[in-house]
Amino acid sequence: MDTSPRRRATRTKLYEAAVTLIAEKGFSSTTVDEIAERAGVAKGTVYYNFASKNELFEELLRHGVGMLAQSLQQAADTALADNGTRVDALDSMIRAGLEFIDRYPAFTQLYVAELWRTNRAWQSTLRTLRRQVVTVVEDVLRDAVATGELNDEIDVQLTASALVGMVLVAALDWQAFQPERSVDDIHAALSLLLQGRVSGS
Amino acid sequence: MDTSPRRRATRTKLYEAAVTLIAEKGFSSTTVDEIAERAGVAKGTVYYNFASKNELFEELLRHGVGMLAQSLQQAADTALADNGTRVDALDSMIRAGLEFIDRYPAFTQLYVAELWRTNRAWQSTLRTLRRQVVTVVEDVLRDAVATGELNDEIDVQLTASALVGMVLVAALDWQAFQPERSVDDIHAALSLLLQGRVSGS
DNA sequence: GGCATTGAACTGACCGGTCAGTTCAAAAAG
DNA sequence: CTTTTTGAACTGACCGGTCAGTTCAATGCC
Repeated sequence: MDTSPRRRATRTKLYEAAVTLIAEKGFSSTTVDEIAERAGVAKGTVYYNFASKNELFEELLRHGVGMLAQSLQQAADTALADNGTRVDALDSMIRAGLEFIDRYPAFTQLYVAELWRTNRAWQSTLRTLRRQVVTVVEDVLRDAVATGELNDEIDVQLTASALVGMVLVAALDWQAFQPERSVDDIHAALSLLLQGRVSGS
Repeated sequence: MDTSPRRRATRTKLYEAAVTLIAEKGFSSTTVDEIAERAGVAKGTVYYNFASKNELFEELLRHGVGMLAQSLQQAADTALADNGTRVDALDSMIRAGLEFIDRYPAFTQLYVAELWRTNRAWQSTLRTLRRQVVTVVEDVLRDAVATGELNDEIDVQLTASALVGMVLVAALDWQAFQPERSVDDIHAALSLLLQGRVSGS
């Protein structure tokens, strides 16, 4: 069963082992033997729990993106329930995104590395998952336009992409090149950009 | 000689073949045989021209990033020489970035996919190349702060990352999901974001 | 012009090694 | 007794890199 606690634990161990290895070396140079070894599990166990290396990876993606989308959605909901504006909601989502990346940097690396590839087996899976994330942002943007909080000339889809990209790249650079800085610090810098308070003194 | 016209042509063919294949499938699942085949060249020729698969890839990266950095720098210089503001220069760089991605989408995909990996042979090469690009943006930002054109509270490094990320992700999404749109169109949407004219009606 | 020589450039069959995936008997866990 | 894990053995495909041999444009010579 999927819900057997024992099996669940094994799968989680395999996810964790796979995510870091694949983030480091890429999917195809990561071997199943390595994954099993790092998870502290026999190779046969991998194939008892997943049909193939590919399937292990796809479920890993689903698992990670599910967590991210949920975390973003919750951030937006909380901000709005708390009498915040839509821009406050966006700001909360930026923070939630940063916290996610801080907690699961390997997953983020791997996601970015695979998202725009063509001709991959899991390409359609990945596109579906992308929508799951971007839609959350788009919805808030659309709402903000509807309520007059944002300029109605903005291109919702593209702006959502750009915002996601802003957070993604800034956060990955942060992790890679200035890991000593705090989430607050990074969040403040990006907030400034979101609020358009970059221009002008 | 490196400058032998024949060799030059062969190398160019190999770059072109390699860049699309690696963008599609990633470095390690792209085989040297495939690269040679697509370039219309024998496998031995690859090894006559490059010491290894790795070196071919590194030189490919150097080649591509060089073009990008030059194009960005030129955009900034032209805008400034044309009596533009620093923000105009940033806007021009956004456009130059979009045009580059439009012309070399495969290279961009590959760059993004490899940039944040750890434990890779070419990691240090890639970091050096990243600086080459980001520095151009940072310089303009710093200038803009010095002249009072931008808020002096901004974090130059992080803002530069964020801007690059914004363009990168928006452009890749554009290519992948709405390829029919024009550069002008995308540029306009991102300009709006840069100028902070998103907020307010 | 015709002919020989040179060597950079290219060729492609081949080799040693690696890896995904399969199988299974036996043990452990619950 | 059932479910899950173990771990080792095996297979067949694939792949990076090598190298002895071939091609051919340029050069020099008569």
